[in-house]
Amino acid sequence: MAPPPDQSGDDTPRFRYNSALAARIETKWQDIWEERGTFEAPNPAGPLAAPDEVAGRRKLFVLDMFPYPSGAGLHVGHPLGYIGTDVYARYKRMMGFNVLHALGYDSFGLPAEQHAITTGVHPRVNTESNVANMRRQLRRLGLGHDARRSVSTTDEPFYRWTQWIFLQVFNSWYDADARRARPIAELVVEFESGRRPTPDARAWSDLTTAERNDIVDAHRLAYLSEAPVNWCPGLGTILANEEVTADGRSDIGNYPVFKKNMRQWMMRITAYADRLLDDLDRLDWPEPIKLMQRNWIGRSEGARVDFASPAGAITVFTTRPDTLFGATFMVLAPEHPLVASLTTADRRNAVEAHRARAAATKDLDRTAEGREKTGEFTGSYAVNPLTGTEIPVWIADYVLMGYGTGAIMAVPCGDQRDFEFARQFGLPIPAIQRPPVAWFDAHSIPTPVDDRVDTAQWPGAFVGDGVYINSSREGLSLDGLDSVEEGKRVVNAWLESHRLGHATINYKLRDWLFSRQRYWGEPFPIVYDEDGRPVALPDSMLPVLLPELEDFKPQALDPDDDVTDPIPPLARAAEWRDVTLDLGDGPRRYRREINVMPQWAGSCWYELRYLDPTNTDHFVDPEVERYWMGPTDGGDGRTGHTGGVDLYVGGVEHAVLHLLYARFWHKVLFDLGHVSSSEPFHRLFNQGYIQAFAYRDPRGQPVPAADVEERDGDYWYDGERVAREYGKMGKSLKNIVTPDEMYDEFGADTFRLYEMSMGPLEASRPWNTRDVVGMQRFLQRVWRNLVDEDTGTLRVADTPTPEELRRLLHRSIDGVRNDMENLRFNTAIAKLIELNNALTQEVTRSGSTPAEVAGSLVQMLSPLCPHLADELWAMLGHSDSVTYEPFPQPDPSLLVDDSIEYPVQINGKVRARVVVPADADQATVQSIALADEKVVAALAGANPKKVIVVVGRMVNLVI
RNA sequence: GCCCCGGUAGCCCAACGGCAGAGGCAGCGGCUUCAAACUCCGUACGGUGUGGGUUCGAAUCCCACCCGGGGCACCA
Repeated sequence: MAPPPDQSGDDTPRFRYNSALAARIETKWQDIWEERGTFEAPNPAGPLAAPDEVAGRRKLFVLDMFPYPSGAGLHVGHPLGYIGTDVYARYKRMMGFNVLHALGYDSFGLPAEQHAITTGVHPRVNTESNVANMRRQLRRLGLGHDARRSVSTTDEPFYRWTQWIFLQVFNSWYDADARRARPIAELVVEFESGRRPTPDARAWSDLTTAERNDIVDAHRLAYLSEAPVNWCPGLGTILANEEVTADGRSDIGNYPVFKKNMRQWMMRITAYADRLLDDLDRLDWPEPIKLMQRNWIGRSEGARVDFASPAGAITVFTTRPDTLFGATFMVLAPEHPLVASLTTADRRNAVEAHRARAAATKDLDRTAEGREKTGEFTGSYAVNPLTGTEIPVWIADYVLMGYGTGAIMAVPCGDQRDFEFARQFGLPIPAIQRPPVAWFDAHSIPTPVDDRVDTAQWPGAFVGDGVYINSSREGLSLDGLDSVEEGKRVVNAWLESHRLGHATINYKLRDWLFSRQRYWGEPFPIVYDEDGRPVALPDSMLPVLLPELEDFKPQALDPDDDVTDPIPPLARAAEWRDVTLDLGDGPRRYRREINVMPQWAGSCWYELRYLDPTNTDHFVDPEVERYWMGPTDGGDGRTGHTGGVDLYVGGVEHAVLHLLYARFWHKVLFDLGHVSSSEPFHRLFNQGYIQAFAYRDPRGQPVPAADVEERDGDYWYDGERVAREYGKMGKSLKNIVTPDEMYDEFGADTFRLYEMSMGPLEASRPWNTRDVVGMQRFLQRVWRNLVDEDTGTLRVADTPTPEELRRLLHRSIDGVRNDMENLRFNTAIAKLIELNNALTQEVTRSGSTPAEVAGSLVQMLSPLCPHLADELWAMLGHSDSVTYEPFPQPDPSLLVDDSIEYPVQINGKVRARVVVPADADQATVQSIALADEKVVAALAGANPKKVIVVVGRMVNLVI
């Protein structure tokens, strides 16, 4: 490394705050913090207990979304949220909080495995080197993390507990009456005692062991299911619905995905649908995220109704049972199991053709614009239970097998899709509601004079409140009612009393597919006995370690091969797979589960492990959990405060999956009494993204963004004009800027400050390397105000602060505190710059910085640029880090001025300014304003019609 | 198609319904220099996407539309 500054011809002052000095200061303090364990947060109990340090401090748990340790390393966009949480956490430490802030790694996952497949290097080796690199990059950023708590999901002591939680889920069932999960043993007790009837009402003691096991297994929150799954030969694995894009391809890699029936682990998240929905109201989350979760859960209230048909009852789900009188045909999904028996001989060819077509175009053309309704008549008729009339049964691909019952009653006058279908195939569209006059007016249709409403002129279905017509039968009439709510109630009651249907709630949310045909994931703590029944391993046999493999490939398959069945890599570890174990009834042969858990598993509970990372007796000590995450109102978490992380920061891309799965697991743990919080993340904040410009040459090839020049509004590279676009940073766009480059060029403090100053944390913004220098100049000016650039000695004097500067200082303290509390770091930085600019005037005038200003400025800067602040703090004579110094407090008496300048508006335009004593009342302000010569001139003798005086703000005269 | 979020100076962004400008970049002018770079000092050119409305007063509230970003997408 080259020796410091004094190169010939360079007359830069020796102690100028430049990148070289910043690097020395920063690495020095990073070492000191590490040595002293500055950011280690004490626990009230367990292995990290330090009760004395906990006492008397409020706690704060700040959390960043769990990163995947990518092999590509970080770019400048990645740390945005980490810097934000670090600034907030540091600020809160200075406010006296015991702050827990840590970062671990979500290190299982597909990329490491695919890397292993191509290189032959074990995923653990690759993963650990990626983690090491990411740790290095983040350490250089000066994040105040408690290093003791940095766990990785791939650590055996970590995934031991992931497996333990799986067993908790497996060994539980959902008691719908109690609205909570309970241990499976309690279910057995209920069956044994007869308190709960068995499905076929036989006595528990009359059932065979296998029958009992079947019943119990069918209640578990983790269960095996033979279900259509998304098989992706290109990845060699099946995927969750959420990992498949709308056009039927894999989220990762964009390979084709096929439906296949397989026996898979499922998690009964649907049991929690209502609680996941209801508890959103008690969370401090951005509304758009709550909305996305509500949409995903997709609760809709309606009814199930049975229609008699030659093939037996066809059950439909409808949200509009009140429109049952208008159901003039039925539509089944092409895959519906009754289609074959409903189809008559003469319709068979047409129906089969449609089914084949639907299967082939599945999910693909469904997104096409202007899609036309297609379908076929099955030849059979069902009976409308209200009208008793026979209505034709059709199949059509606009009805999805995966939602509701896969069959609908079609009410063409009241549902737009049914309307279009009826128009397409010439089916009748009788009206059962008379829309309001406004509806007819809006569509320029003459309003019918009586109940003879003719839908022939309607442009579409009518949805909403309208007077019911043609809706009566013996013992039931809606005619004359005009409320949908009322109509639903009446029909539901009738259906239930006639046993033809019942009110019900339907959800879009599906159970969670929990098996993956991969190597690099948590093995299930499950073995199968000789009957193929899953058996939970006891606690004492955890962890189930991943076996070593020579070859990590799931299976080399053609991405378009939808015939071959998936074979997970663990199937090849024969001596691992087939074991003899004593599970209580003597040594027996068992076969291990060869699927592994999905990557979501670890991130479903990692925040709990941060709390007590080294505990070998509990996944988290209950007292420790209660301390960091318990409901702040001291309640039970069921009502009032939910408990959970105090601040969770991450990108909006995890709005649904991660946040929903983690909430689900947390609620199971809550129900079983393992945690006191009923939600994992009480407050959620979505940070924006840092994006970047990219440039393409005339052939469409990206060119290195760093070498593009701007001239006269155009962009040039290598003598050629290039086109600019805006998007994510990425290798393929050649627009990556790394934190390492920023450390070298400016230093970590400048980099941190720039990221925080670019805009509010929640906003996305473009990266601009050339703008970074502004923050470096700011820190240079701060440094120069406190330190002599030539000698390196302090320029701080114990002199009184001039009154005006003092007032500004206290206004700044007040404003900065407020901004920090609200995560408004960009405006906090602006206030600090403003203060420092004023300080510069004072230093220019007097030659030194008043000690009061120096101290407060350094303290206020420290959350944002902690290295520089600690260096200056030490130079100011303190031996401890500034980390735990109390944040400056404003003197309230200095926040108010003696006099206020009022703008005087005439008809809303500012015409004059008057200076008025701050304590002047309304009348005084008014008389001073009216006496002002400019005002007198503007009024020209006229009397204002109205005078508005807002004390402390302004005066407005209306003439 | 539906639902969110956002449009303020050349750019990134501030502004409890009350003086449109806190801060940064770039630009321009100046100091310094043999000259330049760096540093430093100074400097606001726009009236808030468009059109209406409410109000004494609108960037801010309401309605419609336009543009950009994101989510959902035949969900019965």
